[in-house]
Amino acid sequence: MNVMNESPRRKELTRLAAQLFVQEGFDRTTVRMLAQEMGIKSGSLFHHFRDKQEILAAVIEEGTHNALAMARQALVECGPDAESRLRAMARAHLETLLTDRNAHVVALYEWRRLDPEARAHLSHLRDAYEALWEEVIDAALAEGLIHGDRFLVSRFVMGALNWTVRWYDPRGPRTPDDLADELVAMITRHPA
Amino acid sequence: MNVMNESPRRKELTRLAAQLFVQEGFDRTTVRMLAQEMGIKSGSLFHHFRDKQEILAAVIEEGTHNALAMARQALVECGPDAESRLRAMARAHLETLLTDRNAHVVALYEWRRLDPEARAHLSHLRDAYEALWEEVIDAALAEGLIHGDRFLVSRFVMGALNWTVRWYDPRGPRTPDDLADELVAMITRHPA
DNA sequence: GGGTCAACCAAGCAAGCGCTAGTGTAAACG
DNA sequence: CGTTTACACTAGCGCTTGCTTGGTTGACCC
Repeated sequence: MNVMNESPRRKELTRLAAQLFVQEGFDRTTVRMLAQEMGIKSGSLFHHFRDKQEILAAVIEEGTHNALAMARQALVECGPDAESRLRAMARAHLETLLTDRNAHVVALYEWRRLDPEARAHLSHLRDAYEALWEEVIDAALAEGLIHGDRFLVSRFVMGALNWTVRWYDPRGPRTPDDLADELVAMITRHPA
Repeated sequence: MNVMNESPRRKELTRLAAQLFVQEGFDRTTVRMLAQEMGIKSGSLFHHFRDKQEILAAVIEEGTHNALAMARQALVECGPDAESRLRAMARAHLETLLTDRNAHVVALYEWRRLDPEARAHLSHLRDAYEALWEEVIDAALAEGLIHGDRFLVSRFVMGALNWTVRWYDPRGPRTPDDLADELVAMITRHPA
């Protein structure tokens, strides 16, 4: 059994698992369904993962890790002003929601199914991601671009963004960047 | 077996079920757990509900029904201007999230576990609720209180509000009305 | 060319699942 | 009074669940 997501085989299995978890939900996805989707028998699954819980943790870790990486990259590449940074974060967030959609849906819906140890480990990743947001929002507040309670504003923004997985259809006319721009426009000062 | 949620006994059982569904999730809540929480044996449960699915439907119906009623009431009592109506809707929404918290968490997380018939029935209730929101947001757009794409704005607002169940702690310093006011302030035109 | 090792399979166990069948009982009804 | 009704019980059926065990295969290694 492998320790991390290093093995390419395991990475592929994780991707397949994410898809099934989205379709059926974690509890309703049986190890036999997972194995069939992966083209192996159910027993062989436990060569790659210690138990079913570990598959869930692997899925969520993969998604959160990518989101963090993309957000950091976006912050490096964007302009220095608060509005550029805010927009960059929103765009990066929505873009991961597209490319790693399955993993993120699982993270949002099945977080509570994680056992305490896995949750503790993954909480750090998530906290690091949310810290980026708070930093950007603090800067926007300081610059007067937005105003209000920093705690509430960041929670509202995260809510609006995460909720998109429920209704956003990438085949529709709107691009992720459209959504990001609209959200930023909604919460920033609107010059009459 | 009863047909609707008329029986007070059934209403009480539904309330208990909601609590367990939140704690454990629908799939992990067994009929034996439900029965124990209700003080009866597992077999007796099926005198009140046809099957486990019907319990889920009852929980969600109860919560959505109350939310719709509270929103309508709030719109009747509030002022006629767009800002008052927007604030009233936000307050009503957050207040139900408090009083019927369990039912709403279940509705948000376990919606996909509903079988197609129940989902179709409950979709009507939810659509009616969301229609109230779109109406209020349309008015706010027309009045120039907020601006942007009506579809996106309403989705963003719903996201921000529904996300509160993940982080809001009613024992903290903030009241639901505080949250509502802050949200309205965030998205309305900000006079410099 | 024997040893190592990741990857897989066949078979099945123990536990738990939703739900049913049949019965008992006390209150309500005509 | 006899009948009905609501509510609960006991007992268990048939099935699925996550996971284990013991063994096989083929590629690579010194």
